Amino acid sequence: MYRKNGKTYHCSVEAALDVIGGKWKPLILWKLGDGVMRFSELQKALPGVNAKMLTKQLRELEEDGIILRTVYPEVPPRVEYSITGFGMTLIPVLEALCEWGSKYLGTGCNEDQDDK
Amino acid sequence: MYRKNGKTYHCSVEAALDVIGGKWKPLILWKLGDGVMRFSELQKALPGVNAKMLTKQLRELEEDGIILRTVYPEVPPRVEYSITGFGMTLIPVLEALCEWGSKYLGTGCNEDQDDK
DNA sequence: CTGAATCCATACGGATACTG
DNA sequence: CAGTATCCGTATGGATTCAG
Repeated sequence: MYRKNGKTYHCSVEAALDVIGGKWKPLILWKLGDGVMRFSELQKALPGVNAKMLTKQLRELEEDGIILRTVYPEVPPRVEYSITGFGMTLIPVLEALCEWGSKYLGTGCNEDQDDK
Repeated sequence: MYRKNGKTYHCSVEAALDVIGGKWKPLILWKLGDGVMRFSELQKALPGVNAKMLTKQLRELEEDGIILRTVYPEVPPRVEYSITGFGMTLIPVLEALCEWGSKYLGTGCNEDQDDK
């Protein structure tokens, strides 16, 4: 039994799933693994997501220390998202999930990895 | 874009999370990784779960080919659950998640692994 | 013993309109 | 550009009761 941020987990796997389990989070991390992106770029890169959902998932990842949000005080505003060092430790885990998921789906890994 | 069982996935990671993302699924798989268990044993081993939830998660895992459900036509009824060969391929993935989750929580891996 | 049925609360995901 | 505010439908998780 573990506690973190007021949440209770029965095992550490549950905690990990809580961090990456959001509907768009794996995709966001995959994209950010390739480099810094701004909000509008992410929105274009994730077909089907809307601003509210994207914002929410990004905020949660930020609170968990996985990504970094940098606001540039310009007009028009510019906000850039990048993966943190701690967030990078998630990439191998995502790759393991991707590999297994591909087996499950009976297909190869998808194009979202591109140059990875 | 992938499809399986009428569901649409944006990436294979999403599909994998769909299989193991249930609230009790990681724990169930962890337990079954150590050997066959019957319904009541699982219920005792998973503090806080109720029959409905346990049944639901077990059925989903069964439909995904991860576990096997064996009914013995006795009185009183006996039902045993075991992990399939395909399900075993998930164990390393769960271990990766556990390891990362422990790092995230700032603790060691939990007792649910016991003799693993 | 192993569930199925019912009812319920909340969380999650999303469409749309609006703002500094 | 990068969100926020509002509203809404559905899914998820759970307590309780009943049944073969």
